[in-house]
Amino acid sequence: MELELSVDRSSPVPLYFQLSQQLEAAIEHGALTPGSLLGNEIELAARLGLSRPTVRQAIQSLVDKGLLVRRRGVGTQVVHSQVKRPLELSSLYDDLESAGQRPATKVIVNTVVPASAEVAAALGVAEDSDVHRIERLRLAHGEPMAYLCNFLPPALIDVDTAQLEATGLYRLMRAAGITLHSARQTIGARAATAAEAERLAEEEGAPLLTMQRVTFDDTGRAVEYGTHTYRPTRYSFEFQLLVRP
Amino acid sequence: MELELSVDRSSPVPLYFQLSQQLEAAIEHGALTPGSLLGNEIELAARLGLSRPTVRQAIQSLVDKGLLVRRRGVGTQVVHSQVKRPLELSSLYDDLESAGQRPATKVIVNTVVPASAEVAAALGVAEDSDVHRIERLRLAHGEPMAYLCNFLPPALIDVDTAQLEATGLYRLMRAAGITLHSARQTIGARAATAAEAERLAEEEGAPLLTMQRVTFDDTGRAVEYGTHTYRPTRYSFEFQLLVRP
DNA sequence: GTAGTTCGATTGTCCGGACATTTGCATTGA
DNA sequence: TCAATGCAAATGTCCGGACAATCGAACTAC
Repeated sequence: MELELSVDRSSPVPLYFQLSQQLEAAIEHGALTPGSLLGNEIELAARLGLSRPTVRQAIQSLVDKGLLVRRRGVGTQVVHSQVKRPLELSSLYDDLESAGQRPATKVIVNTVVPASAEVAAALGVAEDSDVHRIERLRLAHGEPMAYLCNFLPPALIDVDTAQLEATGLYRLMRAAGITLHSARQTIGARAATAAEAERLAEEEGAPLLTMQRVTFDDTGRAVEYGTHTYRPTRYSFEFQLLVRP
Repeated sequence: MELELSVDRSSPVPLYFQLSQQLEAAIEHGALTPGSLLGNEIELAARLGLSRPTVRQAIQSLVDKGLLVRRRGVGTQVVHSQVKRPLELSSLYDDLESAGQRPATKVIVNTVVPASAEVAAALGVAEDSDVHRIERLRLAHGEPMAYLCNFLPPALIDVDTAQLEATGLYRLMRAAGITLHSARQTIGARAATAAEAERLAEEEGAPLLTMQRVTFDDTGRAVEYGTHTYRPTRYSFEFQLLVRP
């Protein structure tokens, strides 16, 4: 096969990252076929003029992504399966947009309210302290798809209605310099109340998919609490899991 | 704080793993408080008689788990939040058991059938070729909780009804030498049919939580396809997500 | 022919060092 | 007082080497 790889030492991009990106592209592109061996690390390092630790670091990052599998005494193989991408902390807006669904958002509520006990507990703030409350209807192809209710701690970001309608909440937070770190999610189902059915153009009692999420930044601070309801005929959660070795 | 750490060089357990386990235990136990600095890597290495790469490998594994955060020029901090554990490729049986729910399984169907088009596509086998079909009712505290319908490729493992009732499917597969690698999951909701309602002691039309999953081993081979329905009043999916840096 | 053994190949672990980059703080200057 | 500069501290990247553990296949012995 003789895959052509090269690194640019004058680039500020780390060498291991350059290599891992080229390998990932080769896998995506099909130049590295599933099941094929990657060639041993020593030889690969010599060919590229890199040290073995650097090459290992590149390979390891792809193993973590689930694209490669290492076998001691055998070599490193490309995983062959319809593996796409592990679950990411993604926003519904981005998901829809990358799926070509042309999302639209209608902001229903954008105000400041005192925190209820539930919200206060989730965000780690005092009860009755001020929090932002945002309610949005998310549409795809003009059809209602989900009703999103979010709470944000005060003084975190400017929640501008126009911006909220043009993009997703996560993108706004990232743009405000917040580095998202982790989130705790709960996915369930229940029957729609009359009010919920009205908002989503469903019948009362129709099954709804629900998701609650608390998102934390890298200091451990809760930056968002959300309660979402989805129309199960229009939306489902789909993701990839990796086994921790 | 002066955390006491030590490694046993005569142990076959890798040094970096010994260290990461001790650090994780210290975090879990509270000896390392959230937000506290971990002390610089150089000094830590010197104190333990290890090299810096080894210490870094230990720390990195905890960063990957979401327990620590590194900041260049600052140090390594313990994440303070109710972070428990990222989503794992776990079995419902194990989940229930570790939650102290005393799971029980009733095998309804355990037979070999020709693969339908849907099953054949999911498992990557020829249509109408033989596959195992397993249907189980999963109970907790004597109450029905989920109805599990699984398909396995032929000649993969012995599917013994008695074993299926005593443990989970994943545990059986692991015991048969299969190394699980990844899975593709879809979670949705829909109204219960009359037959489904009967099996789960629900009303017809009641909302059900559904999950479909295809599991792959490390060679990329599909080893299981499952279609599960859960009672949303009894069960919901709860998990932790990490942002990929 | 079959089972057990040896051996080469490959990844896993670990070391010690070097320099670059980023951050936060103290110092300095206007 | 406030902003710019410089410095120390810490992690990020990279090197070259050494030995151990494991797998698969060829080989040998029965």
